[in-house]
Amino acid sequence: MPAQYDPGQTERAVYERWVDAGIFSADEKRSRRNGGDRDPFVVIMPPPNVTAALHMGHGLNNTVQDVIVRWRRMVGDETLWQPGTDHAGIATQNIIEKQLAAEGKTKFDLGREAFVARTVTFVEQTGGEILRQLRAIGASADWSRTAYTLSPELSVAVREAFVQLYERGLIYRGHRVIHWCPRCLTSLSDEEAEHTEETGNLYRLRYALADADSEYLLVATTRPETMFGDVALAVHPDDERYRHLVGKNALIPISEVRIPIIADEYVDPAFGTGVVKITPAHDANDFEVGKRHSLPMPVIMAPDGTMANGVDAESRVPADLVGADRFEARERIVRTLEKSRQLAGVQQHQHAVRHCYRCDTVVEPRLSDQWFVKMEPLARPALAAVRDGTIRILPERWEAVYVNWLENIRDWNISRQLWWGHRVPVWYCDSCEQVTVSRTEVSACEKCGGAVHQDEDVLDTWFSSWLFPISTLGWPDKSSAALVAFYPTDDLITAPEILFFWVARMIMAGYAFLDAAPFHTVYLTGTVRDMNHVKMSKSLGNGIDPLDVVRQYGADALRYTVIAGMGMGADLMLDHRDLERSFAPGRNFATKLWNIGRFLLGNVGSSPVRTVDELRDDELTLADRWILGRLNATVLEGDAALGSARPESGKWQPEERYSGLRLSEFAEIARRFVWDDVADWYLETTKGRITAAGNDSEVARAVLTHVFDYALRLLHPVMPFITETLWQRLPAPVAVDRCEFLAVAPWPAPHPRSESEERSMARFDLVRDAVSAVRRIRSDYAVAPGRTIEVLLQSAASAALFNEHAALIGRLSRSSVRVGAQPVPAGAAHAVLPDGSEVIVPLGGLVDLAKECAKLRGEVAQLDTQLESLTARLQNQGFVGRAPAAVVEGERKKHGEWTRRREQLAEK
RNA sequence: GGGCGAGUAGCUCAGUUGGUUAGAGCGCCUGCCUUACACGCAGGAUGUCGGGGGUUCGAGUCCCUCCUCGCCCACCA
Repeated sequence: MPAQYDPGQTERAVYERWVDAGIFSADEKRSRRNGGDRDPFVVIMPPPNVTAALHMGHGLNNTVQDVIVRWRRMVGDETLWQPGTDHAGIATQNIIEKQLAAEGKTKFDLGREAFVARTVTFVEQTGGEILRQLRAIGASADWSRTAYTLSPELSVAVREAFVQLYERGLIYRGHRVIHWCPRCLTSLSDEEAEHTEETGNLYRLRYALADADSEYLLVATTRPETMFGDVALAVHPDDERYRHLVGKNALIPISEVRIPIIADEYVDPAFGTGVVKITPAHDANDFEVGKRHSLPMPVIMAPDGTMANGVDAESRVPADLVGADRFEARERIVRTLEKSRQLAGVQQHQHAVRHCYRCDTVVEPRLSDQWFVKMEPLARPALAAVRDGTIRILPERWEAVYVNWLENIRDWNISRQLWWGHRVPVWYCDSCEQVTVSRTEVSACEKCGGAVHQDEDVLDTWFSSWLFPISTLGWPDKSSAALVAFYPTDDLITAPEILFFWVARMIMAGYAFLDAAPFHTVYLTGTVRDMNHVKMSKSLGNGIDPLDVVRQYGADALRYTVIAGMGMGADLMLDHRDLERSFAPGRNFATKLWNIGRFLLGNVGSSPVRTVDELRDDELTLADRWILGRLNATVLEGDAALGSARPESGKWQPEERYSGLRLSEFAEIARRFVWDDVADWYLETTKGRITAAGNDSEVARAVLTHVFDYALRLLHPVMPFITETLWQRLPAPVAVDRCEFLAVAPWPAPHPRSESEERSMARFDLVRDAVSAVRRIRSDYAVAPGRTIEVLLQSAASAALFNEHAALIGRLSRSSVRVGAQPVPAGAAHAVLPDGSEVIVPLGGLVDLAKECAKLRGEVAQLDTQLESLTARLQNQGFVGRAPAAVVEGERKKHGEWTRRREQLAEK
């Protein structure tokens, strides 16, 4: 066995053996829901963008998923981790557009068909690379089921969903102001238009009153360029300052267009001047006001954000401004108004500006026709599911965010003016008014038989993603084996950024199309940040390439570091300038495991060992009993940290709802056992035993092998490669559950050995304390490593224990022990140093029985006093009978607690 | 503007329903290449648990208040 673990050499081969053995493949027939004998456990992988490259966010997210999936696979569930990619409409189209720009072309030079063809080719050639990269970090997804949101199968699901919702009246064509990206030339949903706080200018403009030479109204606006689209000025109906002007007219500066002054409750008299310009085609609120007052809605900008006389605008935009970019136009208008003294002032103004989430361009509100999904009916069951515990969201605080969003849900604009995506399945007749929404291609008008043309728009990428849990399993074929076997799924693990984009909508889709929640647990991970708490990103140059980490330290080091370092939902800080330091915890632990393995192979050898079940209690040493007890406790603690895999009764009960999936806690529990207990103590105690001949050597071999076997099982979900590699080399136990791969070996079950176990644990702890105490003497008095010290003890009880394990203590602390030599104070030992000098030192834990007893007596006495006063209060101070029930209950609980604690102390 | 979260050792974070002396990793100090491991071993130092007030026999934990960060949402032009 090599002295140094080389992950680069082993990981790839191990992974290929897993794949060849088919252990990542889920089998519908084995699912209990499909006549099998295993509980299904299903995780849907958030499909990365087909063009994405692996970054630490993926690394973190997919490691979490893999840990959970591997855990359930070992427990014996029929486990499916469903992978796939997303065609990522805008993101992918932007990439191709950039390529074209580099060639000096635009998409219009190619035309729609050629553009889509080119994108398809690009995706076929370079797309999905990220899924191959995920294999390098050990992801145990069922690659045979890899899905793609734009595949023929999933396209069927997308059309089915659209048509069903349309037929139910939940999809409609809407004419309203939406968010428009002038760079991507498409509309966006509310979620795709992100707010950012910006300092802009608030301009005060003078709007002259028509038919009154010297009078004017001051209007505050942040976007003066929209004034040519103004159709009214609005004031609050109760505003005394302006009441007399309602019904009169004002003139738009520069263009001198007459617009009415109207009254509307929407206006806040306290803000700005209390007068608002109404631009219905370029502001969502103004649109509402415009509708209420039946005002015209002129569009005064072209799709690309340049000034233009669009629909209903006639010639409102002055000729010299037509064609100017909106921001350039703003500056020119402000300069003009300054000259004509129609600009009354400019002040700095903090406000939120919406930006395109893909290209960061400032979004322009724009009146247009789009397809919308009516969300309120879909949101209702999704809201109820989280409220009643059918679905839990971890960490808990995100549930409030989720609920808040769904309670204020607004309709979802699903049409995009792009070329890359699912074409809207709607056909318009060229000769009559017929509109046909269809699951299949339409070639002629169903009403008049005339020629038809399909809607030019494509659907929002998320309109295919939200179907992922059902479409990847075969929906709309409700009898598909996969759907029957694996739907609903179990855990959904993703980043909080897409809680609304994706998670909430999947829940809605689950109820809308299959009347069942798609999963019962949503686990939201934190964000990966650098040491300055800045989110890692390639563009900022503070990213870490997970593949670099895998190359240098191995996938296990990456995985362990990420899992151990991340509290539930907490951000993970890593230093991109010092990978060595960042991933040291994982790498060091992997090395530790490797070296334990080397010791085992060197000392235990490879000849078969007995199983621990057949070892009699009287064959075990104190150390054996202790480590088996620790193993048992570790298994129990580990299971507790992982929690229940699914709600037992279909809904999460309060006590289990927010517990479990504490992966960092689980990793720490396992690490502590392996490093602090097995390596630092137990393994040391076996050194003398194993090399000696005889039965005890066999016992030590068996226990050590068993303990390490179980430790590897526990750690396998977190560190799959090194644990599998080591496990393969373990000496064969004469066991029944030996199988070919650790990846499918049974999950450790607790089995306590005997009732005296607890006592063994306590006794070994005393031995450990003694060893530590001796070591401390050696360190404090600088006793050279080669020299032995002698410890003299007085107390008979402690001496007996000490003496019983003198050999062990001596071995672990390089000391010899003599008993009852001369008087020393209680709680201390007398040590004779190599130079003959004698010191009296406190010897914690071991010999301090007297002090311990005194302390316990003191505590018991104190508790008794407190109990008395409590009892007195309950009985005499009027709690009983008169106090609220809750108070009495609380006091009684306290009383019970103290009584229990008193009993525990007395027992000691 | 509304909602939520965080502030615990130099750094990153654990601390379950209030209960012995507040923990871990990394870093730091001292001594060790002890026959698995220097990516290691042994020993050690370090916290007014953000400030203040309150409830309690007892508060990192519960309540109030203030300060500082962060996140989500939002139609004040």
